[in-house]
Amino acid sequence: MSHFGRSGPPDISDTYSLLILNITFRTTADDLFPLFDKYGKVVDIFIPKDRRTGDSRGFAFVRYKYADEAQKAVDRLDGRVVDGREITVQFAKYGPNAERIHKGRIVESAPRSGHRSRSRSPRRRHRDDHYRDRDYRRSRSRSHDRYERDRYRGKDRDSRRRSRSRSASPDYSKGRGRGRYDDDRRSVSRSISASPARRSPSTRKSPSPRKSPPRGESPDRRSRDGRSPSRRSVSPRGRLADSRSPSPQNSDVDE
DNA sequence: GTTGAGCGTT
Repeated sequence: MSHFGRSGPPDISDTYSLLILNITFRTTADDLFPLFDKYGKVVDIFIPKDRRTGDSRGFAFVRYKYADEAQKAVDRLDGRVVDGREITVQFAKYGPNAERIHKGRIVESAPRSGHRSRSRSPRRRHRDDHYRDRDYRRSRSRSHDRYERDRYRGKDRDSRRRSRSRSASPDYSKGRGRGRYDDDRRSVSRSISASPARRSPSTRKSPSPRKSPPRGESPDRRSRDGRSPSRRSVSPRGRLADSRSPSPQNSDVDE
């Protein structure tokens, strides 16, 4: 019983999952098993590993048979130094429905309320850029993410209506999907030459003393991607000619 | 060989 996570998820309906964070990348289930097993009956331990390298991701899941034991382990092992690192033990949620699986079964992070301020150093959230490998897993499709996205779609509908004249364009590719590579590439070529503060819409201070007009242009629309069909955001090329006027002659006639 | 917020395998 040393190799955990080899037979897939056992009967989680009768087990309590604990999430172990802040563990070293070298800590394995075998190292946590004796530690957690001492406080209760550990049913299974699973440590997500990289599919390519197989290295630990830095956190593990410990399944207990009883909640009282799990709670005890959380209270006793939370903040424990393992392998020179302070680990963080807390109840884990199995997916977005974790809190719905069984009220009082998996979800149980209540008795610890107001006492979770251990040593969570607010370190920089930014990580090395060259380490995009880890980003892929962080970007995991979050089930509940769909919710927000759905709402976005609703708003998008409005946007789409206006730009419906020129849809299905390569521009669509941009906007979502985290243009990391694109950004990086542009950054390198423009990081020095480009002005530091010029792309941010927030820095857009009013050049005139008069206040911004409440109507006329919605800031949110410009904030979305900064591309307005009615503005000169479009490429200098006569691309609007193909959709606006079939005649190349009227390219100049804009508005 | 590095890293350090977070939530997982059949």
